Amino acid sequence: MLKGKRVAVASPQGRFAAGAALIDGRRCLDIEAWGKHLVYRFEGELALHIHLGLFGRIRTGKQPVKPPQGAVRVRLISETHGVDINGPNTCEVLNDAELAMLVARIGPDVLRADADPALAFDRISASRTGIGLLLMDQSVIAGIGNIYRTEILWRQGIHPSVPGREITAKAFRNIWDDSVALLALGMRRNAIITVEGGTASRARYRERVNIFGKTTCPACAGPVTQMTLAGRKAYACEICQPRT
DNA sequence: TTGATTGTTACCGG
DNA sequence: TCCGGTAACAATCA
Repeated sequence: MLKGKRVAVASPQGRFAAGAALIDGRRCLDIEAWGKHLVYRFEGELALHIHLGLFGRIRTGKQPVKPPQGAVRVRLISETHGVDINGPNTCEVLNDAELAMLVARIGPDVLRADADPALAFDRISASRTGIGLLLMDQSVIAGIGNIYRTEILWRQGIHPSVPGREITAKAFRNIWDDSVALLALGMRRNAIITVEGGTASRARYRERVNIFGKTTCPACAGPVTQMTLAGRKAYACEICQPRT
């Protein structure tokens, strides 16, 4: 809704005044993502780089735009629409060189057509680190978050503690393909859905999953173990996901 | 009011 | 150098 339009920028919380001035009045050329990083490209080789982190939200609306709700860090306004970015982890303006540095440190993004999965497998197959940690390392593979990590490994029958170097090329290919399918579905449905035939539920914040946050494995009815990986909760079925 | 959380980074010690 | 752990930060909702 902003693409191709000249954008006025406001920073209601006063935290973005310097960067906002750089892109104010410029045309928005493109909106693109690398992993969880969002980039609004503007005329003059400038890009607005957003990372929503755990809590960030993007609110969109038509003109006339409503008053800012909560901690709006930047507001982009065109003739027809407004976009508010609330509570992002990152909100900054980058030039082309800075954007190139950002993209260079992000691993292949499972949702990008130009992604090279071999780059991810090279890192994984050379590492002693558990695959559960590696899938969360955005410099190894980009786009998978905490819920998807647990769900993908369960679907593939691989325990999160299996070292990267023990992941075969075939197993990696399955992880990659499953990630592409699940994240693409999630994007289409605007919900995390990892259950076959699942639909977005209002019951638990638009997610429909197999074992994340569960205590019983839906496949074998065995107990689901909870662990902490990279400081985040992860789950596995010790029966369906053998450690070797 | 409290606690949990779809995330990242810096820093430290082994 | 690699790797794992911890803290800090952030905003919202139940």
